[in-house]
Amino acid sequence: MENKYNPGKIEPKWQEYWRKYPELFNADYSSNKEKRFILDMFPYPSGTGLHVGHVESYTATDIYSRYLRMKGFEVLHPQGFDAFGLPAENYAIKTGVHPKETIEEAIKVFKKQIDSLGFSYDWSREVNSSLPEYYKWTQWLFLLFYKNGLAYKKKAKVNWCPKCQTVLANEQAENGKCERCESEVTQKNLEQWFFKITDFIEPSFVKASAGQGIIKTSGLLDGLDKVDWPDSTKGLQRNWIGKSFGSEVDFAIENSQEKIIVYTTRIDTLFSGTYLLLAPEHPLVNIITIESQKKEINAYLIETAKKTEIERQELQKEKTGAFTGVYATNPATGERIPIWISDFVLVNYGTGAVFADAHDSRDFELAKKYDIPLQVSIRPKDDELWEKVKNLEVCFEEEGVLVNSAQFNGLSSGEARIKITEWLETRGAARFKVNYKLRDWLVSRQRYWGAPIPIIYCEKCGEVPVPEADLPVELPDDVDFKPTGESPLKYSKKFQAVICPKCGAKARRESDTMDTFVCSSWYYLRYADPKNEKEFASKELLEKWLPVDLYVGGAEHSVLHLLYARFFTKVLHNLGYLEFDEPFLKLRHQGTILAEDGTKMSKSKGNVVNPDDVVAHHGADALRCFEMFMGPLEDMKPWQTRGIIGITRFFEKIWNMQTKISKKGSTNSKLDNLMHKTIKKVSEDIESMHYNTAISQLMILSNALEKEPEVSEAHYKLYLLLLGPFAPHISEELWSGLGNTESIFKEKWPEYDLNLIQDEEVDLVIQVNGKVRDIVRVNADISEENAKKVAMENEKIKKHLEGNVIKKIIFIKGRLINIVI
RNA sequence: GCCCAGAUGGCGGAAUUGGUAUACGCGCCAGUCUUAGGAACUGGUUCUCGCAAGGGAUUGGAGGUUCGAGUCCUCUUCUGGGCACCA
Repeated sequence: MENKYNPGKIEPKWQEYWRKYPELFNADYSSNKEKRFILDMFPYPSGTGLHVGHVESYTATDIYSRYLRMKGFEVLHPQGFDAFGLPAENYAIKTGVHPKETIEEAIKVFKKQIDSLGFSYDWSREVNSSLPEYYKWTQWLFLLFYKNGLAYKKKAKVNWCPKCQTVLANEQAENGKCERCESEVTQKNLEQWFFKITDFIEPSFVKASAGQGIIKTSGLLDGLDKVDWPDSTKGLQRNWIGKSFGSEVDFAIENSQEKIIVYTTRIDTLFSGTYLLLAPEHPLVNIITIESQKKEINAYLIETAKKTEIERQELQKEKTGAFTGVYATNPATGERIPIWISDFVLVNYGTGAVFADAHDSRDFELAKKYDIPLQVSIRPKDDELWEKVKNLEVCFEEEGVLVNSAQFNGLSSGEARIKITEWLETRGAARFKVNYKLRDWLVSRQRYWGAPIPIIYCEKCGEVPVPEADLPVELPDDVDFKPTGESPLKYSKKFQAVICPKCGAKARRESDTMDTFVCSSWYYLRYADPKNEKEFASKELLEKWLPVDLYVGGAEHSVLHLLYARFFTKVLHNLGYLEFDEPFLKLRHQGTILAEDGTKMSKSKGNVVNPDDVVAHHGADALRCFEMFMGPLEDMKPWQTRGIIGITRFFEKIWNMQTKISKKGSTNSKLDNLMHKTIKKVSEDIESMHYNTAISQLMILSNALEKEPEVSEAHYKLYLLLLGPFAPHISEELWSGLGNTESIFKEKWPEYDLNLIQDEEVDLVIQVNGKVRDIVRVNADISEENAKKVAMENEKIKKHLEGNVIKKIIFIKGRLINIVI
């Protein structure tokens, strides 16, 4: 036994021990214990290694996993690597080093770092999304989607990053800038692959094979109701899906068979609809525009096409438009209204057409600019405001009471929306309509370092899926990484030497690869059966381990990864591969750890805390506990280098206590009481992941034990068991120091004794008019009568009561008595 | 503009159903030991008036409900995150 606490010495020793006995933490299929699947978001193995944020979430799941194992659960706690993606490829472009090598190197570093922190992963199940044995199944899933009509190709205007030379999903083109390199995103018309995620927004009902009834799969929206996720994350997903309830209205075009269909959530303003607006890309624009206006419209279209997405979306930008020279009929008023085009109308939302009126600030502004007539039909409550609205001085966008709306005058906006839609519905000119912002997921990328899309193009047979037996379609190594705007795979001779699986003629392969989000949409399933060569995972093992009971990772994945993973699960449920339709039952995010000055950690600012340094100076146990002690897991919190010393002092106290252990030790009911209260508090706090208060409770107990001349071995053992999940190294060391020959993590989690946590005496608060005037030590089950007596006889209280009449006395058993005067 | 989260000492943060606000830790102050300490230990530490006993104030702000509010209700300010010309 060492004299001084020395993490640098004991930690490697126990890490070695855990490596030697992997069965301590590996999930055992044959076990008949109840399972728990505790999952971390698998990291992208970046060259910069692990950062303190990784440590935060991995510690959180590690504590939980160790606790659950001690509680008697069979815990699946795996880890892997999200290894495809742009950084390694960009590095290859710069240096010529193959991404495979870069990633291999980075994974080595990651694993070493993870090991040095004492995380109890089941490494026998490690996955790496860039290995053929993994992406074979990514490709297989692509084909499964394809065969079920859920993967399709279409020419689409797509976000294009000129620097990365690739297509970006809408989600990756944030504010018109490339998520990765921040270059401005431009638009390109290209043939692209999509996944039909929009089919899964609402619940679906499909016939199970062989007439086994109907499978119901919850949708991306309603499925959120049954999972334990942060409200903020659910909100983000709902927001992203963007469901709205409205109406579709048909506007007949003058001298034409065509009609313009408009989507609106404000059909209550229809009677003030004095003109129509089409998106510049609307298919009818070229068809209907009259000859004399063609020049003007074309000029406008060219101008619009030149604009990038950001320019178009810039807020507060002056509205512009052009007149087609054509008129339509407002179905409510029968009035003849002009059809304009404007670039603030989005072609891919609703129907790409809106009716414009005085109750929308954009329409209002445009009409003022081009002298298009306006009309009002909604009256606000405020008379003064109404004067201004009526005179078209201001634009009133809120709800109100209908005016100038024929038989609907006097109705509220809400009532009118129903009545007007119903009225027009009988005439076939309108219908209720639900609309979503979510669009299908663009999954193809013109890049090398991803899973190749397993499709072959044949002159004769067209699009042919690669036969399952030929999977995986492996990435070739004879490629030049330089981006050309097309996938590097296009120029690989090896890769393109292919014949059509149907007719045997010379054919070419699809050269695009898949978005890395595809790979990460199903990896959690693979952990159930990571070495399976015949299936992505066997049904039996999926049923054994899935769904994930606890998922922890960054909030930055609240929309993309989590939505896509849910979509995959729903597809696989629909097709009968999975029993469940939500993959992650409970989700928590770790909050960002900020630099000491409260700003974001960043390489350029040089304020990044490297976990390796902290481990070298203070030890892994100290880093783990410190990060957990800093505050609630999900909160954003600043790093405080000074604070770590508190944890070290805490460990030293426990360490030095060894010399005070005796078989008997100081035993008194007070210590027992605190011991068992701590067992209760720590257990509950781990379950709710309030690790900061669990550690604080452990400190309270160690402070109390330390004050005793002797510490009983029984108490010390209990203490180490409670500390184990948080600080596994020191706990193992001290546990073995007691003569134990087996790991502390084979022990059972302590149970508290209900009798021992009952207090015999309590502090009774005596209040006068709600103000604390004294606190007295009394028997815990003191009666109201006795409490009154104690209060009334108290000198301090008497002083406050002097000369007053007591109106009322409130007594809360075991807590307080309040005298009201 | 919309959605979500939050605001408590010098700092990070505690506080079952409304019931002792400031637990625990850092820092700071004093003391012990020491050649020394940015080490260790002991004690103190919300603010304020007071030598003290004791009093008063206090959970972003303003109201309200209640015997009693950090906690519940209404309004409001600010901060962080997300979405956004979405009809």
